[in-house]
Amino acid sequence: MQEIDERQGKGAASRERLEDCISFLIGKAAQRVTRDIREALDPWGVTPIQYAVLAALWDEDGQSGARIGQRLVLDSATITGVLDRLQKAGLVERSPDPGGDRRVNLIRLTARGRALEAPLGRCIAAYNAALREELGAEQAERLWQALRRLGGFAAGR
Amino acid sequence: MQEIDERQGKGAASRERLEDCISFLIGKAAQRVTRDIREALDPWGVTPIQYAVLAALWDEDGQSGARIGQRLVLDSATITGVLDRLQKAGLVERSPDPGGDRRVNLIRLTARGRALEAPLGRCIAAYNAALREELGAEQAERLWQALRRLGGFAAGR
DNA sequence: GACAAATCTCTTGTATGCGAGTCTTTTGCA
DNA sequence: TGCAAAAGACTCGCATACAAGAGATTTGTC
Repeated sequence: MQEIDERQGKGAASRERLEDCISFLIGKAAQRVTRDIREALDPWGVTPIQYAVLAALWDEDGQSGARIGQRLVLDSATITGVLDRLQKAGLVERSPDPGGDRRVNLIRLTARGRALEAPLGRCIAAYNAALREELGAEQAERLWQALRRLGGFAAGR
Repeated sequence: MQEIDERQGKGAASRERLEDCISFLIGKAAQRVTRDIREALDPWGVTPIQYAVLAALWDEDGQSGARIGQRLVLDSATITGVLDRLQKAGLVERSPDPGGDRRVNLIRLTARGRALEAPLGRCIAAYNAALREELGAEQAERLWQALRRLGGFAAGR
């Protein structure tokens, strides 16, 4: 203990190097990936989260905001803002629930929103592939697994 | 290809499942860890980034904002805001550079800022240990390595 | 049928992040 | 020396995130 105190000052005996703290490491790694993706999506004027919302709608058009938020683990306040911007960009529309539930707004892709599936899908797939290659197939697979576990997206999902 | 198109609609041949995209996975994993840490630090009224800035100052008091930003990979705009709030909380002070460079503000810990090293250090170390246990030592070490690599904090650093 | 509890959406306020730009000061180089 | 370039800190605007809560609507239950 003593040599640690000498090196880092009092109180440091139980303090880890910042660069070894998971909160710092994962935050910075996520920051890097997000920045890459933001750049890759920029030509279409779409942000990473906006891509995620679009992807959810490509899988199933006409979901409620709450349903999208559940899948993407997004707060209702965040969803509202993202949908506002997607709507302003002309990629989605809000429409009333045919079932008659007046609390609900169903989110529908516009033609322009649907048209982005192919190019954006390729763009993201290419980035995933590039990162898998950068890390190597084996390390990449282990990273994917650990992240799925941390984020609560168990393998079964 | 055809069966994929049938399952997911046109354009999907090259689109990966959202839950398999690294940008989504790492973002959500980081979100979870950050939320945990935010909660753990809440009793002291300190946020995760504020902890990181404090940690940098515990290692070396009296750094310039630019130097802190370099280590933490933070934009100057972000640093300014974080320091504003730390100063308002009475944990740090801005002081002129003794070297006479009038562009620079050196950031110094107050007594209250210094006093947080032991309890916050223990708090974060405990979280790291808990997460290491949750993942298992081996998977944790591999995750740490992969994240260091992604974030540009190579092993040598 | 009525009412408490739950749902869905949206608003407000605060805290990162980043792009872009400003102002001041310092450096480097012709 | 003189002046363009760089550096440090800051501002503004926009886009996530989340806590807290408001308003409208629906559901479950007695």
